[in-house]
Order: sequence, then structure tokens, then C-alpha cells
Amino acid sequence: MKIIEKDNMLIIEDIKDFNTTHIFDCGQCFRWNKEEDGSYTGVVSGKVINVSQLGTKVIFDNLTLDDYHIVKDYFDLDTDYEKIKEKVSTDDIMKKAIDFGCGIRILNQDEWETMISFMISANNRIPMIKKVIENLSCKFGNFITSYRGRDYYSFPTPEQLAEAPVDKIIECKAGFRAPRIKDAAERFLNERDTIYDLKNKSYQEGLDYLKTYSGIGDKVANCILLFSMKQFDTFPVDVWVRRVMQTLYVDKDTSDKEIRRFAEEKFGDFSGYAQQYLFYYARELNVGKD
DNA sequence: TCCCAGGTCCTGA
DNA sequence: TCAGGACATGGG
Repeated sequence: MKIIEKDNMLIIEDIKDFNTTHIFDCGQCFRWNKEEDGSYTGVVSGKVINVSQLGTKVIFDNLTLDDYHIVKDYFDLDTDYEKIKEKVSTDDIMKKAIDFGCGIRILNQDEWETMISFMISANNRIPMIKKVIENLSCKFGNFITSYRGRDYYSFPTPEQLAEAPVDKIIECKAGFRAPRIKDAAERFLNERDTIYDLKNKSYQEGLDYLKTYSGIGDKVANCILLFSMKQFDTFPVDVWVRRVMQTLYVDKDTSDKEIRRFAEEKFGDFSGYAQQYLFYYARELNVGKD
């Protein structure tokens, strides 16, 4: 892997297991938008970044070498995905799913943003989730900059959402989730340290803590643990994962809890990665629907 | 009009 | 512990 800085761009050559489409469209993040040229623009650590890819060359626009640590951490660039794919390739189904979603990386997202984003995901569609998050950012976040003719705002801080009236959060189309979002923001102000320390705690400890929030159940808690707290031994079960699992692995009437147990036993410490490959595979190919 | 979405909460067995 | 209905919102 070679890193070059040029004209406010960071260019990484010979990158392995990195595919922008698969990374941004596999449902783990909601703030990246595809540009007309096929690149993606999003907000990370309060910075607007554009990512484009040509084979094994990835270009991060609007970024300097001083900020390399931001993308290194966010895109998990130090992790060897060859090893992960090897561990997860336990059967022909997984081999197919990995082949299909090759280049997926599990991003290291901010805990606070991930908590609120997945609370919004409950009983919601991905385009709508993105819209609500965008509305919240425009209304309560800070203006960052204009990029390619579009205005970008930071994700609102806990303070900004704690101060927001519930009816203004409802105006962002958050629906019945609005009071839960406000409650979470108010709690976060006092429990910030506990939350940012969960990545150092056990999976079970994190799960139990997160589920004390109104609006965070098993599925959402597992997504938060996986996508922002480096807990990879978890297997969040949503409608798509339920479908693909019931179609390819277990009986039709298997409960979500049993599916999760089955998968966590099968994939162990790599359950989260397996789940992402399966989710993307199921959703893109409509596995189990109809 | 009805069904459904990266579910959760509440109620009643 | 578990099944079943309610819950905002918008697209198909």
C-alpha cells in the first residue's frame, strides 16, 4: 500500500479488499451519497470527504496527509481482510456471499452517531433513514462547507439534540422515534464516558447497557456494537438476515434469537463480518423475498 | 387500500 | 418467556 499526497488529495495505491460501492451500500452507514461520476461524498469526523476508486487505487479528495489517521481508522485500513474472509468462508453459501461482497469493510463509526442512526432504522427503510439523518443534520448540526454544489452539515451533537424540542425532531420525519432520540441525547450528556468506554468492555456488558435505552432492542444494540464499538462477535438479525438465514441455513420458523445463537456459534469472533456479507448478498439479490 | 421497512415496546397469557 | 398489536412515515 502506497500513500501519496497531491493537490488536497490523498491517493492510496495497491489497496486490498476495498470496494467503495460495497462499503457504502452494504447498509452499515447512512451519510454517504453517490456522485454522478460514481464517487462517494460523506462526512467523517466533521470533515467532508470524497472517495473515488479506480481498481486498486483509491482517492480521498479534500484530505491531506495530516488527516490520514482519520481515514485509516474509519476505513479500518490496518485490518487484513484476507484473513477475515478465510475465517468466514465456512461453506459454499458464505463463499458466494463473500465473492459477491468482496471489498466490504466494516467502518469504525462514531458511537453517538451510530446509536441515533440505528434507533432511526427501527421499522424504517434505508432511503428514509438517510433522509431523517440528513434532516436532523441540516436542522441541528453545524454547517461545514459546500462541496460540488451541495451544503454539508455535521451530525448533531448530543447537546444539540438534547436542546431540540421533540416537535422539531418530528419535523425531521423521525416519527414515533423522536422522543426516544431526545431521551438518548439527554442521557448521553451524563453517560458519555461510559459509552465511549464500551469498546473496551465485553460484548455482553455493552449489549446490556445499550438495551437500557428506550428504542434500543437486541437488533439495534448489536448494530451499534458492531459498527462503532469493534464488537465483531455479534450477529444482528433483521428482516433481510432472517430471510437469507431461513432460506439457506435454518427452518422457516426459527426465531431471531435462535438464528443469532446459531450464527454466533458458527462464525464465532467473525460473526459480524459474516452478517455483513450475508446482509448485502440477501438485499442486493432479494434472497428469500417472495 | 393494503403491505412493508436493517424493530421496539407494551400487554396479556 | 413469548406471541400479537401499535407505532410515524412514505413508497410500491
